[in-house]
Amino acid sequence: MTAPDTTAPASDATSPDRLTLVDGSGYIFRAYHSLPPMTRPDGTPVNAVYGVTTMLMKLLADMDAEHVAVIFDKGRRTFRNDLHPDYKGHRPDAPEDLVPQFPVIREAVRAFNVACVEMEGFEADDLIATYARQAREKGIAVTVVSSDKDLMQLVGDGVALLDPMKNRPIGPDEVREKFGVGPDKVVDVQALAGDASDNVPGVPGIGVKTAAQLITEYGDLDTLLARAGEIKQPKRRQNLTDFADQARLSRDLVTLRDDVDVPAPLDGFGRKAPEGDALRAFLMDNGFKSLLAKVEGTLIPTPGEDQGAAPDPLAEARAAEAAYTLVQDAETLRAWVAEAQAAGVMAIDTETDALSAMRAGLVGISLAVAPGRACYIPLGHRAAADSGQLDLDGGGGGGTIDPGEAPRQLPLDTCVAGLRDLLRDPGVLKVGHNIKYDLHILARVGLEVTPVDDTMVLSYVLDGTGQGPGGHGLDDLARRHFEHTMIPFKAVCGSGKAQITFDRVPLDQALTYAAEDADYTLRLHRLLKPRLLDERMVAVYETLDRPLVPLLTTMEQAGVKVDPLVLRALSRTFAQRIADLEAEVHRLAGHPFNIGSPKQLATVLFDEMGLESGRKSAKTGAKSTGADVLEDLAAQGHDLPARVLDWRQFAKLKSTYTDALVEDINPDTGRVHTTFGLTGTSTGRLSSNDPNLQNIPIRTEEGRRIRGAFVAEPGHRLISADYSQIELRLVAHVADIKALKDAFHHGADIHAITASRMFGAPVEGMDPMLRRRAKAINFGIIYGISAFGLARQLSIPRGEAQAFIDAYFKEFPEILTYMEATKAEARQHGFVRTLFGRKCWTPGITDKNPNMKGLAERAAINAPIQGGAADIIKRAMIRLPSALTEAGLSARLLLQVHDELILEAPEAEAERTAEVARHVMAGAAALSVPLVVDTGVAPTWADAH
DNA sequence: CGGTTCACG
DNA sequence: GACGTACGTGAACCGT
Repeated sequence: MTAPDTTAPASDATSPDRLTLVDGSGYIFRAYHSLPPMTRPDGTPVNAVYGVTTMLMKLLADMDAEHVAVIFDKGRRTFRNDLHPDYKGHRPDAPEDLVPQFPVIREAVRAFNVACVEMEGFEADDLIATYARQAREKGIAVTVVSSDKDLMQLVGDGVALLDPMKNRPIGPDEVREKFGVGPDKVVDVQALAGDASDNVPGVPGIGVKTAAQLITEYGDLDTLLARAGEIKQPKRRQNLTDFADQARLSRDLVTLRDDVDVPAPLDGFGRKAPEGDALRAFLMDNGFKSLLAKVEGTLIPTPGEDQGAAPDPLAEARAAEAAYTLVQDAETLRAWVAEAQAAGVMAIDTETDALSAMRAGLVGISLAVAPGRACYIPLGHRAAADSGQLDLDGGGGGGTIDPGEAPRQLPLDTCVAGLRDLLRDPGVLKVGHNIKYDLHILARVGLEVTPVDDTMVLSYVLDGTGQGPGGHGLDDLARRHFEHTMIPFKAVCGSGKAQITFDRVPLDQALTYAAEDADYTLRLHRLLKPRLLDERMVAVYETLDRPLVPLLTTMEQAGVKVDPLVLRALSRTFAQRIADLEAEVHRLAGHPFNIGSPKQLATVLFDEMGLESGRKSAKTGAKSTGADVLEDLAAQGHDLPARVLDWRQFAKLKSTYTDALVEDINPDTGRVHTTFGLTGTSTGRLSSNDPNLQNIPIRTEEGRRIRGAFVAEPGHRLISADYSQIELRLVAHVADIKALKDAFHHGADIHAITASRMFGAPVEGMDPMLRRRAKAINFGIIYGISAFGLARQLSIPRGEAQAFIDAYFKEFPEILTYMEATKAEARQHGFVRTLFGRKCWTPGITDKNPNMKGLAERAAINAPIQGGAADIIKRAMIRLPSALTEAGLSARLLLQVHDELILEAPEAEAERTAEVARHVMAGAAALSVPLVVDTGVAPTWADAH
């Protein structure tokens, strides 16, 4: 697995190669000064080593460049000392506990299998400048990772600078902010202003501000010095004349050499995956055990798989003889804990007596430490079910277990105490399949679990939804990847009326079922996690979806308070309205019928009353009774369809919301706890179910009242913070639509601006009809516009809709380019990527059926937009808890509704909480358009919005 | 269990 | 020139 062609990420045909150059020396000093002293067991100080190591890990996880190298200074003397003996002369010697770390840091770089370059007589910056130039000549895009201002002169023309501390790109704008001039004039400004810390003399009396002003006025240093006599201020004129040579010398000192005869060729910087053993040895030698767990399976394959030929998971699965153990005493448990500790990676799974994560009780825990090596710890098993009724395993019995009494089990407290340290050990990675569920169960017995990986999320990030048969269930994945059929739940618990809960399952069967789950979760982890690197999905998994797992767990645990009295009152109101409307509809029809049956309703409308329906349903060709059809009929003056529309609205509100939500209130907490789905959508959005709290009504007045039942605790407030127009802003950014970007920069009414440009009407006093049409088109763009869709939405002829679209493309031509490029990308790869690298699969993109193909194309156009917005709010969510803590606030995040976050906070903190949320959300992505966040604070969700 | 409808973004 | 849909979800209900 060391050949570059298998480890280097596949180069994207549409984008140039990329090179990342890291200013290693800059890192060393920052790491040294920002970290407390640390030593390894032999006494060697390692704080800077640790800092550089974590930096490298993060960098390698986040970046997806094909070439990478770390550049260091070598020795203090360089050619600059020949020009100016005092150059950097005042620099103190490196601290004595830093000196021994220099060689170890180079070891660190090599342990990550990253090229490491330094050269006598030159600074790291000169080597960086040289490599950057060489790369540019080959058409390779360059990212320089450094916060050194001296490197700013390189920015532009395919060279970007990245500040690793603030993780923010430094472009021409940032350079201008710092030096008052563009990157090409930076050396001139530095030559005049000098640099006290490097002993670059410059010209006395001139700082960065004045230098920038002078260079801007005269163009460059030579012109300025030649025309110094024109300067008005006498002192400044004198100094520029007297110190002209010194200024030229200074320029030579600050100008980076890009023609160094570098010691290593650019070709050798191809990215290679680390050698597992070397990296593992390095981390262990330096006592960085917690880092080992982080790289295990991410940057390096898990033990035993990284040597020789590529791992064959099928062979491995067949070879590993399952050896499952029942844990019934403390001694055996200790042995398993020790084994897990030594392995550094383990799988964990819980068995419970119910499905609901918030209500289920713990019945047992299974652990796996190696393929085929797993155990089950029964904890809550009761007397086995009467085996006479169930022929569960074909053997017709519960093995050696006496069905009359509960089996021998470790006391829960003993087990919890025995597992506590292991489960929170930062050096031991805990892998689960949908581990959010297990985190809930374990939290309720007092067990904290960290760090965690989730094979369901890994599978989702890598393979998306709908790739191949089945979903992301453990059984699906075991079949797909290992050709292994898991023991079905039904086989141990039965189904239907005879179904038993897991606590009634005999221990021998419970063992094989439960241990198999943990076993295959671990095998899956070893298979999937290394794929992240090869398939360029490390950043999406590590920075977006993985951190969301514990966060969503706490959100689900928090729940949201719902007032049953409000809901019951609404139910009564709606019931009355429904009854009245039903009587009215029956009277108008002339006979009773089931209004809720589209079939019966169609008979009444189209056969008995003789009305004309425009549309048929898609699948069966039945006459449609959808809301748009009924609205047309109502608009023609027919009462019955109008009443049916009202009836439907209230029936929906009552059955789906006011009646159902009361049942969802957890009796223990008085709150409603949804489950957020992290792996359900094709775009990267979350979903919400049991109950769905992402579709609580708001669009009608009656529906909105339901939000009045979502309340804060006494003395608290709900805070709602939502992105304004995030998807349209993302379109403007991603498709680089100048006119749209300008409009967002001016904070204008975006739909009115669109209307103004398309229809040539002034924004002031815009005809509401024109604005409405522009708004529909803007939405259409997000959905991958079609003339038919727009025509239907606006109830206009298709020719007219096409004319609108043509006008839009004329006004915003970049959108057409974006749409075509996105479709091409989907056809070429079978997926499109969001701004942050998430893959959205586009099945059907090459379908022969033009209908299917069109559907896939529109989905492909929509995916980067919807998915990009999903990525951004995920980033905000991940940053929010620490931002709140740092601000001294105790607010809890409760809900996410795609572009909105709902928090709960003590009344006194509510306004500040809203500001923190606004700040974090607005700053969650650096787009070329501003992100605007609206907030509201109130005792109920209805009023907070 | 597929189809229809409708709640949300 | 026909094809005939706006993108993404989850839940309730009907009817087979």
